[in-house]
Amino acid sequence: MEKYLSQLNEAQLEPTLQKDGPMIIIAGAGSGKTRVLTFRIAYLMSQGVDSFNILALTFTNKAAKEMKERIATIVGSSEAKNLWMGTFHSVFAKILRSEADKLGYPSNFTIYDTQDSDRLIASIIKEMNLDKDIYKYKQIRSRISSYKNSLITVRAYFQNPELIEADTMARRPRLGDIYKEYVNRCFKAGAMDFDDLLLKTNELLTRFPDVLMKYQNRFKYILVDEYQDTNHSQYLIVRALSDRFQNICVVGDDAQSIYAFRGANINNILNFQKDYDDVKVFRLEQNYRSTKNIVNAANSIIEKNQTKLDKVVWTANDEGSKIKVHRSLTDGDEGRYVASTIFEEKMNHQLKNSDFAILYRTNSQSRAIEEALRKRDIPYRIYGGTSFYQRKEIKDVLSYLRLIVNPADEEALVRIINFPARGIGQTTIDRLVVAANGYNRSIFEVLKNINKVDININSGTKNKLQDFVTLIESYQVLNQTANVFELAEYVTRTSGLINELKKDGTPEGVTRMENIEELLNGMKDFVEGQKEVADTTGSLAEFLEDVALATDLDADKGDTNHVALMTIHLAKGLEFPNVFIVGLEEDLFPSAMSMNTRSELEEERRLFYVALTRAEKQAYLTYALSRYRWGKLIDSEPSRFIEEIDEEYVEILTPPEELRFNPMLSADIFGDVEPNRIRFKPAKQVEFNKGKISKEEPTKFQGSSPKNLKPVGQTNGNVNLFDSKLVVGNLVKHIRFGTGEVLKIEGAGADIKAEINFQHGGVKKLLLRFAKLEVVG
DNA sequence: AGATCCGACATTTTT
DNA sequence: TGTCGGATCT
Repeated sequence: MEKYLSQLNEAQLEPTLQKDGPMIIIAGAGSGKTRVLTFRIAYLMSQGVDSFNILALTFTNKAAKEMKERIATIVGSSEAKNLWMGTFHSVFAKILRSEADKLGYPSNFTIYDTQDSDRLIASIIKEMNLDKDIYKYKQIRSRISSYKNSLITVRAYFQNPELIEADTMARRPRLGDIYKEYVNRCFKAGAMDFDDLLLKTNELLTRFPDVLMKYQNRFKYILVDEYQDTNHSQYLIVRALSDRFQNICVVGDDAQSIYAFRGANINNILNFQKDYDDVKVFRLEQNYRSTKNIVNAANSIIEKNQTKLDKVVWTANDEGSKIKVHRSLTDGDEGRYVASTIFEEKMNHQLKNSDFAILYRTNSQSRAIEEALRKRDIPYRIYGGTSFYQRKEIKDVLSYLRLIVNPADEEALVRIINFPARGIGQTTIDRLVVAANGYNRSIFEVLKNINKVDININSGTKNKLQDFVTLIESYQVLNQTANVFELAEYVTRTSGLINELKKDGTPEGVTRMENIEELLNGMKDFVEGQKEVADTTGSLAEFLEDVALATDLDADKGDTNHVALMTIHLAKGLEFPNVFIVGLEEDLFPSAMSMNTRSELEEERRLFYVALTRAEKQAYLTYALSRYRWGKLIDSEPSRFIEEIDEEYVEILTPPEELRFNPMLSADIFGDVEPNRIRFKPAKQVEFNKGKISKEEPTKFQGSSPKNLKPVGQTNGNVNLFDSKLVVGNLVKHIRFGTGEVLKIEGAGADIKAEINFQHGGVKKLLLRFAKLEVVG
């Protein structure tokens, strides 16, 4: 153990050796937090803590797996075997399986993915005869999701007039009814969605004190990684489980909180010290990953955010070279620039493909990049996007398997009851759904009793339905003896799935066929892998669970020497020597949907911070003047984030000759200013109280006509005089009015005003430029 | 019931 | 640009 501990610096050693009690490690990007977590767990075990009593929650299964392997090399694999490590979702899915009966669920419950939820919600909206233009299923799903993540159950919803009012005002008075029906249908189908895995865990721990005590006693030491991205539901689970022993260690970086859209609550990390007594606070501020240039540039960006913990990330690494900013005409040119740069860098410096990553804001941006890489014969891999398991042909196979394990699984059944075609049409399916709801049974049970139930289906169709039941039941019998791979192979062959694809001779059909082969190979690996792993049963149910909770990042088998393409969200926690951040344009990054409030914009900025801090040696920022979106060429302007970086860390690349003389770039775009300087169109001037964020120092812009543009000069970066750090809710002290609470902040630039409710003097509007305010809380 | 065509919509990020 | 669901025809 000593040998390992000597690898840590002072700041890392302290939290590693802190054995008991609540603690928070605020860890800047690249500061070695994974190493601290790993060594701390190993240290706990060396101090006699049984690995059986340690729970470590990570953000991805891949992170868990890697950490477990590293711990195994320190303490030995048999010692590490009993560690509970994984994502919230996967750990609590396992616990829920063993306790499912208490909640009225079967232990082999299905996990609905987003697509399943969407289909079910869309179907409910249709059944209820609601206008699908008002009740958009995706919006409804995200609304339900946020209710669940805030522990607002159906019952709580109907007891809360404010929520009902809000949905009614949003022209969706039936939202509660949809929510209720959705929950009922999931329950009836023996299915939990992603949010249920957390919600039901909370229900389990609240309703059954003995169960809570069991897991409290089991998990004497709890560690949570990426704590800044936990939502309320996860927060409550952690609190409940750690309540008895209070040996809770959370690690995170508020500057890297980028999942508010799925309910993550940055306050969990900001308020951790209030939640437990005697919290030990540790800070990891030395960055080992990146050059000084990158670290400083990243700092200069995150400085623009108001909501943050005090932390100064620094590095002893080399200065490094400046961040390169490149402008292209179109997204196609951007792709070609990235591809040719990678090509040249590889040549000139003997680099590997895997030394490069290309990060983007939205998945749709990968297309242009891909094309350019292919033309240059540069191997690449796209992570995320439409994941493998979401492809139609894969979901079809999985639906058969799901139905074998859990015949109540309605979404799986509806998906495959007529695929391949068996003469069971939509009308029949609709009637089955109605009947199932009427009898309060699953569709499969209705099918099994099709001759006893009252249903308007002709006898020919009834025979077809019975054949389907027989088919599935025969698979269920096989599932008793065959392993996952054998079963799936048999199912694809005998259900007609393979034949269906063989008929289709198109290239897409061939690809689909290959995908199914890949799935079968994956199953073979799973079956063989079982022999080595102790805590698994190798059951079909377990395979399906792995698949439902797998991220694309998790499966990185085979050749690893490729350029990595992924969204910035997916890149969190990873690092690469050379990083391209592409599509740095207003309305794309920051996203047009994220400019309504300060907090949304700040999240985008943190996202940019995450992107930049992935780079070890060299970062490239690229943007295009126009880009294909929705099949149309749309003009775009450079992202505000580019100019938010202190100028000293940035190198503006001279545009290539062809750009300078391209007629498309006539004077009205670039004017007569030196061509090698970057220029910015002014962002639309917007005001706080309109819910928008203003640009700093509006005076540097000379109106909106491109002719009036001035090159960005010395104005860059530094904290702006009037950019007050005040936020709504702050307590402030005024020399005459005393203490007061900030109610509202409005105005822009030099005219920022705050509306403050003073204890003595009532509500006042003050120009921050003049008012001498002291923030006291 | 099944095949085919057409129009709407999408692109914010994911366990 | 590509996918999906609905309408229409066979």
